Amino acid sequence: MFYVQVARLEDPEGAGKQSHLIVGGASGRGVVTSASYEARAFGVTSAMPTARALQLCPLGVVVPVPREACMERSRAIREALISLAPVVQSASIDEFYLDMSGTERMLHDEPLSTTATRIREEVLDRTGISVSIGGGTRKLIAKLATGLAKPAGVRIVEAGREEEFMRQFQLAQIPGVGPALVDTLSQRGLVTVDDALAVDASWLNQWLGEGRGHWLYERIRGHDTSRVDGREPRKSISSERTFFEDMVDEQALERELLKLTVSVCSSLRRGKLQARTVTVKVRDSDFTTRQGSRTLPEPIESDQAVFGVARELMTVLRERRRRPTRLLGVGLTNLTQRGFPNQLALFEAPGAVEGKRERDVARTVDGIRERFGDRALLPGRIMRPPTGDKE
DNA sequence: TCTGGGGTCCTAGGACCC
DNA sequence: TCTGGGGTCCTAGGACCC
Repeated sequence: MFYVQVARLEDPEGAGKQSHLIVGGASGRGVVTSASYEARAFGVTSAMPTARALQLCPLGVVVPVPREACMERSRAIREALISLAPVVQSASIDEFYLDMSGTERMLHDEPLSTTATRIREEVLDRTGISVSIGGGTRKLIAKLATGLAKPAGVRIVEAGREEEFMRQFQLAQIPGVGPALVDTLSQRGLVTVDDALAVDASWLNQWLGEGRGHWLYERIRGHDTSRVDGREPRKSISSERTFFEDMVDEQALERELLKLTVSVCSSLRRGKLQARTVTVKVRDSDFTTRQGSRTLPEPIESDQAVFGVARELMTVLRERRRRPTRLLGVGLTNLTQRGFPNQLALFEAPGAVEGKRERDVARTVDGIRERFGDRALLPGRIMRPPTGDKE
């Protein structure tokens, strides 16, 4: 309900007054991001094409995702939580894990459900967002408990009751068990956690492979060794766009690629990061999705260097299979903190894709955008490679 | 009803190194 | 002569999450 709540808060007179509210892509190819409980009653679910949602729920009103506002509120929630719990991990824009270990004395052994209710009220008070809270001895348990706490409630699972708690779920409800695994399992006649609890570990290993078999064996018993970790660094940055209509024109595709590059590079530099791997993703008109990537010997950060690599990758992808393009994306991985060890490049390597000049240009542009707005300075045409003609 | 955009993690094959 | 065993890194694809 997070997106629905934010959409209503942002536009009290519009979205705020709609009971059957659907937040998502309104134009042609959009899907549902989230829907109000009233709309869900008609069978509307997230990731469903908006057109289908409106068919199921003719009273539905679709509004676009208020992206910026959602990130803003998410930050506000996080800040509120940080002041209420010792360790806070953001799991997504609208999910957080709190490790309350060690707070018993400070809270005078207050029951966890009382603490959770207090946190819920505090977050609502400070951010305007109503959250649900689940608690348990493991992240897995807390997450599943949260599902039962909704809407707008609290649910705590006592220590020692984990396996018993797990037995009420279908396998498909376990986080990490998606459509593919559900399919495999149901072919063996396993649908509920109870079904799977009756199966030997060796059978699960044989059916699912050593890794997944063991993983599922542990999960259905409520075991989960992952810790609540407050400071996980970002591992990738990406931007992609599905076009209103499939694209065939190479020039137009290059312009889109440049836009995506500019967007991805600006968040890269905002985070004071550099990247060594550039990935280009293409989705053809028949929904076939392909990608190409290249890892460079040195990390880069400038639009120019990233675009140079991305353009070559896109050319190869387009040559391999020439279909109208539905979606184009640019991703950066292998991220490192700017000016970290790799500075041993005392002299620029002869074939380097990025030099001091490209970095300086990029950072200067960042400065201008910071003072005069993101749209103050935009690329006017396709850039030539650094070694190209005088342009 | 033709299927978004932002991520994370895993696997498997091949190159390469000692 | 036709063949090792350990490891890392890269690439492509896919499952999964919200």
